[in-house]
Amino acid sequence: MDQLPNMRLTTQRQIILEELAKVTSHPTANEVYDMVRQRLPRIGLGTVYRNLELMAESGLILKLEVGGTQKRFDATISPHYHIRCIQCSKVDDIEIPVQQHINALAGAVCDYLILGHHIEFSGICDDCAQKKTEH
Amino acid sequence: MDQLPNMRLTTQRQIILEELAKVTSHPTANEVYDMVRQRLPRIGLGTVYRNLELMAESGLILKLEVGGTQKRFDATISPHYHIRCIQCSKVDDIEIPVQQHINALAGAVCDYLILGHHIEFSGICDDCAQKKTEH
DNA sequence: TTATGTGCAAAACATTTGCAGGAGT
DNA sequence: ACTCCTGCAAATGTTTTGCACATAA
Repeated sequence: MDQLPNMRLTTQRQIILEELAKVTSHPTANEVYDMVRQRLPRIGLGTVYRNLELMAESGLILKLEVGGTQKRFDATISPHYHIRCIQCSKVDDIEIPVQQHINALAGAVCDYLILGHHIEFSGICDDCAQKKTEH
Repeated sequence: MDQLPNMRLTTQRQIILEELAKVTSHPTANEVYDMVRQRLPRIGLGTVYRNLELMAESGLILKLEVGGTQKRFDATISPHYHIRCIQCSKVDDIEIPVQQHINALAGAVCDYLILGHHIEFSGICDDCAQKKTEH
């Protein structure tokens, strides 16, 4: 719940954050590892996992628990939803301003204390749709 | 996309489906395995996974790709959303009739072919909220 | 100086798969 | 009979963890 605990500023953390900020995709931990390794060849995969987890906890980045087998990470922390292509598994952002509204609707029909929600759309991206038409 | 392919009716499949239909929780594959094993002690975990996957593909049951480390399964296939307690990880159903509306909004702002969506709420369930107050 | 972080390798999980024998149709 | 299915165990893929050394504060 606190912002930045006693977290030291290490080269590894700086570079992980920089590399994540460079891309608009939503890379998996392993993809971040590959990106970072180009600048820090000796970094360990465990370090990448540990730091992505810490940064997500402290709210510096977003950890997306979308479908599929791997978690994904996102340097954009403004509230938004995601859409995943069922063909190529790519994940894109999508913005529709209905958060408040949906939380209110949910609060009305169940006895949980609602903290938030996430919408994951599934569909077929432009690229994959074209490939289908091509053949 | 087809309903039931050339799927044989085996004891294992029958019992997996029966046990899943008995509960309103959203058990993980391993929890289904435990339930089924009480009636079929020699069933293999692989068989449970294979069949849950097949049934989900053919639309007999729902496979929930909610957050957390394990997938969950649900015998209720009518469209509904889910809410997960951040304390105890329990998953409940939640029904708010906004599917069409949300798909339309999303379709308007992105160039995917929208196939559907799922909303996962997070919150604190009644039980956990009470435990907090108790102490 | 000392608590925290790192690299490395092993462990822990969840899930999938290969295969030889078994069961539904 | 002829597939398809199962149990078992091993393999795979992702994430976590233990530990000795390194490094930011």
